[in-house]
Amino acid sequence: MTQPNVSLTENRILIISGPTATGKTDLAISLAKKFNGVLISADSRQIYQGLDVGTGKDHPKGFKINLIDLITPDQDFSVVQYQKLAFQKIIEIHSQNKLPIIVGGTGLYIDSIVNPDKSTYFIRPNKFLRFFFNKLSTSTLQRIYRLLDKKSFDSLNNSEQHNPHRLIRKIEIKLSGKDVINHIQINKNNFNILHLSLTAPTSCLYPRIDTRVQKRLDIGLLDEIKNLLKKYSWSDPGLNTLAYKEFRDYFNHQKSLKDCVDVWRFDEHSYARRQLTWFKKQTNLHFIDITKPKYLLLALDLVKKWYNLS
RNA sequence: GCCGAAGUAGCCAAGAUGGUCACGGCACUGGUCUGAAAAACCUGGGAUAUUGGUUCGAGUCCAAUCUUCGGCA
Repeated sequence: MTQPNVSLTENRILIISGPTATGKTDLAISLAKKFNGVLISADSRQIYQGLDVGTGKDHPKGFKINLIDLITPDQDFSVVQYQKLAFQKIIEIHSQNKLPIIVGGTGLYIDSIVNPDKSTYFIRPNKFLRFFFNKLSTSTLQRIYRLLDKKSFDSLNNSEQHNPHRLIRKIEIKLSGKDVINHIQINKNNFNILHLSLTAPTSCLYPRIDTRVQKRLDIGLLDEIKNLLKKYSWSDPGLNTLAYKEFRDYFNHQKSLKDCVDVWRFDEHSYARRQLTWFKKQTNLHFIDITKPKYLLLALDLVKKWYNLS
């Protein structure tokens, strides 16, 4: 990875994370205006062109957000590509003496910025292997991985042992024949990161999600899906996205619209829950509870303090 | 008002002839995950409408009450 060529005082990165429907973008924009910031999205779905209503690209006009609309819905994307593009942008923004503000809810993508040195990220996905292994049952995958590396298999927790995606990835790494241990690079602390993470109890998030769901229906989500289906199919990676995948049964006349909307709402709820779980486990971040009356001021103060302005 | 049907967790729902205090799904809870992450997984708690009866034993049979639905008036 290219190292940033900026002085130590100028290598700041502001991160604004948090579960869906907490108002991350609004906060990011208002901080960008105050601190000469440029936004970089950390959103694994807004990278897709054409997924606008469902992924909430209703950003204020005239405010550029980087790393959205990168690819079409039939293309693959992953965290390593994100990491590469994000660091390129960060360096570019630093070179203009501006503050990169990473904003988004995809915890893994943010993690690739905060903890960039992942020992397996250099092992590329094996499309051929994935194509065939995706047809195998979980128990077959377990058997294969146990055969290849019994010790590692036994050390996996219950959740991982039943997770076909993870098993396939482990097998992929194993079969690559590369030695993972020797590829750890020390690359930390090149940046001065302030990570603010918006949070709220689910009892607050669920109603916010529900009204937003309704709003997205009102402003034409179904038309958007109808248009996408002219060009893309349900098996394309981009359509495996909340707000889209739930309507497959509706468009195939298997389910009523109301049932699909309910499933979508509940999927959004559990997505928010997973995000909360993820961010809870992260270190070196400041949680900001958006149900507290002056949370915006709190965020502002933290940034000022970071700049020694307070 | 009469006749019929039904009442199992927040919702849907299984339970042959009574016999491990009850299958699931959704919701909800907590967690996992180093190139799919808005992905893919793991985990947990909660129920037989009420009261009485028959029986060694009742979600399952009987009665009353309450509630809901349908029909007749």
